[in-house]
Amino acid sequence: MSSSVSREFEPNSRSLYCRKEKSLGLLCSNFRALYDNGGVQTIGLDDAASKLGVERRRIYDVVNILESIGVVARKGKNQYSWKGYGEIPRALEKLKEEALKENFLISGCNKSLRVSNENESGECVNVKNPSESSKHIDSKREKSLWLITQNFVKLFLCSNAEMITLDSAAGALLGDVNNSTAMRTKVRRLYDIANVFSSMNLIEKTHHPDSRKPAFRWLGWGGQPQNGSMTTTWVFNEPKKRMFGTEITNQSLKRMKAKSSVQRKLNQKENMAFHIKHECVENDHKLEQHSQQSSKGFVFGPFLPAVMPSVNKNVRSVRDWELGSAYKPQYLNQALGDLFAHYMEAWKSWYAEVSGKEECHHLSP
DNA sequence: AGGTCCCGCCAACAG
DNA sequence: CTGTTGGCGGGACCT
Repeated sequence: MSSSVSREFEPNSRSLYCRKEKSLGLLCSNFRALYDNGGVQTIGLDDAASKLGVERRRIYDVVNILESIGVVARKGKNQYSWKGYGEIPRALEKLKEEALKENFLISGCNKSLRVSNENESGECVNVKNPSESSKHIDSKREKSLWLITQNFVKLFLCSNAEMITLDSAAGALLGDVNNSTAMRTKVRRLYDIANVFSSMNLIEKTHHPDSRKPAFRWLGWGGQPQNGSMTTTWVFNEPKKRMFGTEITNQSLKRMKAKSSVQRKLNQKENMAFHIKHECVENDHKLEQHSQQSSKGFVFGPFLPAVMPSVNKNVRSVRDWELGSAYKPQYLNQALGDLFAHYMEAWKSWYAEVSGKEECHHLSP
């Protein structure tokens, strides 16, 4: 429902728009809060969207990501079932196996193994197949977000790099770092994924010691509160600086959009597909002569020259719990209000024992 | 001045 | 055609 109306003029609407309150990460946390309790067995997308106060489109995003790591499973049109975060370790294990088996990544752009077809932008990673059930479940255009997500975690699971920059990840997934357009798009997607992963504490953002560039470190599922009754992130610490959300449905006060470049988009799109196709193929050659000391290497940016076989490096450490969302919930509404109260309480008790260190990081020292 | 990444257009499908 | 899904990338937001 492309609603675009409703409260645009807030009394003292300085700028009540706070991007972070609408982040996928937060949405993911809220999503979990909503469904991660024995009760609910079936998740209706519409239901979720309205309960969480977001557009349906966004639900697809988190659901796709969650599905790729087993947290939810598609049951049918509009229907998903909650499997729980407890499924994560299993899913990760499976992904790791898969990755090793397929000799994951590396191998630049292996056209012979490409998943894409036709006018596709090439995913050049060797992705065998969904695995899940041998069915044709996702005949769809290789569900990108789903796929990208899995490949992203495989990247972590298969390399001993303990830090990966989104750029390098994008490069690895694309197999071609020269196509800036594709790279940009891929990175955008990775940001989305990184966001929800961060909120789940699967990864953590840091900065590469040398390059100073932002990078992500894999945390894995080691110290998670493992289901139980705890849900990690309904958190919210001090109002950072903006007022407590005033909007409720997220579809209010949107940044004004000039809205105009639609036509242009098309052309670009077509062009891109064309380019990618070529570059992808051509890339095979490039890569070959592109140094790479390892048999089939893709360069992992500054961190990983390694081959990959060895895995696991349990970097783990309970880390700072990042508090995936240091922001107050914004998708609130009745239902969530209750949930929130509940989770806040649970969280508090849990937080009390877990926080050995902690200091509710503020973002700006 | 970039790094992030929300938002929603619209294509591809399903019915 | 209507309703679902979900690529994709413009450009607002946030350091």
